[in-house]
Amino acid sequence: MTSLAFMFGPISPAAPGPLYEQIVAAVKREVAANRLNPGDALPSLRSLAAELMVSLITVKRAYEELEKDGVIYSRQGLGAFVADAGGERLREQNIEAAQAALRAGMAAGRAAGLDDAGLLDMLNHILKEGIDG
Amino acid sequence: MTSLAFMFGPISPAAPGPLYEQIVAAVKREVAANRLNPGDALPSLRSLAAELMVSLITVKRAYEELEKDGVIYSRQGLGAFVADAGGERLREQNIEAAQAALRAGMAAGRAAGLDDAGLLDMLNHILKEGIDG
Amino acid sequence: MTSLAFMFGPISPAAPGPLYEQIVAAVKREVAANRLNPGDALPSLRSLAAELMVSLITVKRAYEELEKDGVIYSRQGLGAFVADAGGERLREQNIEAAQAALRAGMAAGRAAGLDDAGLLDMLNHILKEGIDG
Amino acid sequence: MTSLAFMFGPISPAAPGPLYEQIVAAVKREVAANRLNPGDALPSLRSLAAELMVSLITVKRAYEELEKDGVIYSRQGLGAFVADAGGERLREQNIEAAQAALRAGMAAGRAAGLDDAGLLDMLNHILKEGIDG
DNA sequence: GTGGTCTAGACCACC
DNA sequence: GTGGTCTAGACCACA
Repeated sequence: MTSLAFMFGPISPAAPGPLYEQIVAAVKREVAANRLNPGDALPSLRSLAAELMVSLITVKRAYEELEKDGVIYSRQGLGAFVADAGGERLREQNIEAAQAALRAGMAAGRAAGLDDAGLLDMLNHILKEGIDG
Repeated sequence: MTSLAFMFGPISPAAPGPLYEQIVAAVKREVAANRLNPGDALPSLRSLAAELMVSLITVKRAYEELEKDGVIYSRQGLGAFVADAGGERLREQNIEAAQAALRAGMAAGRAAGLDDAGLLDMLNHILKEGIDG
Repeated sequence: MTSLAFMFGPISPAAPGPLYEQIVAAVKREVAANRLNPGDALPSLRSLAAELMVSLITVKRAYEELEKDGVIYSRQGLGAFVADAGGERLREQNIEAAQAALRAGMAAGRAAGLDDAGLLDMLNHILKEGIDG
Repeated sequence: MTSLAFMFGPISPAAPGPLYEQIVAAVKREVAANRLNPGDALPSLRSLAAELMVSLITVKRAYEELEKDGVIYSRQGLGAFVADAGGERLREQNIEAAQAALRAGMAAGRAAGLDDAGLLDMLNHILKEGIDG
């Protein structure tokens, strides 16, 4: 397998959140987008650490969190690989995250005096303009 | 002025987020709900610290953040008061928070493979069942 | 609160399993035995590391795993505490572990040619003699 | 001798435990089931490594562990064979493993607050539903 | 003072 | 070569 580091985008200590969370998010993004599939090997701890110019331990911590989330698995002497149910797990987690965020948005909107119609309007508005709009 | 601390609900280290943020959120909630109105005095630093059983510096930091957000203002020797435009400021902030949360929910939902219709379904579902449903 | 380290028993690199797992097991044992109750403070990372003569990071890793398992929670600036549902979580985990171990025992027993009666005999035998018998 | 590798089932890095332990377990399983009998020849190191798509050294380590356990013996230039007392050794080991697992299950069950009756109930429940139930 | 994050470097087990 | 564990030490945010 050739280098996968190009997928990981910019990892920066200036970005919000711990470095290892940025790596976790990058891997999850790739798995969710099916650019990393079950059985695919991830970059080795040492190679990814070198490419991202972060400590080996920072990458290891990211891989540990990914393994805890059931997205990847690690084998001594072999490397780290995308778990068979990795995509499934991610999808469930994302659904839950989406619901939690929508609930939070509703709570904030109601605190601002919006009713249900106003909230739907807001969501429709965002949908039309795109997430970045 | 009688004690306002009863409004602040449970401030607990077990809750997510720093203690001072919990206090900030509690004050904002009271202002948004018009239970605290422009000109109303907030509890003194020391009395609130005592009632919530947190350190004085923690309450001070919360009041500083509230003042920075334009929700309250402090006068040396007099205490802290709800700002005239406190409700307005809050409303704007809540709208922004709602938009940000909805965008985050959409991003997570899309990562899970949901389309726009699916997202609207999810929001409608949540609206019908209530925020806690 | 006085020192809790006396509860943790011997932590030794010679013992089987990682040091941090020994700490995890010790805390879980204390919680399961109700010698540590919801809300109780655990020893600080630094103090426990000093008392057990292990690295701060080793203790931190143990506390991270305990937090992941829902047994404790940590708050910056305050310390680590037994979670409200800590005992519940542990009980569920122990039930699952017990079932898994019994299944494994049955599988091994059957591979040795034992039938169901033989397995029950074996368990009764062990129960009478005690776990250490 | 025809290939025996078909007996070894899936050897996968995704499975729990080192690869060589999976091979050891597979051979022990075949011997315990009398599908491999005393004097039977095992596949050569190289042929088994090729069929399982693992390294030769991994198979070698598995055979070494099996020889250490008295289940097989190796003769230079001839290959590896099931030991005369292989089945007996295995039976003893399985009995010990079963006892150890049952003790572990009891310990976990007691930590969860179960008494002896509860443990017997659990075992009976598992026996009725089958190991996979 | 507390925990949260990151670093550099070591030794071990597995392949 | 790989990941798994442990160490010593730094800096930051929170109380």
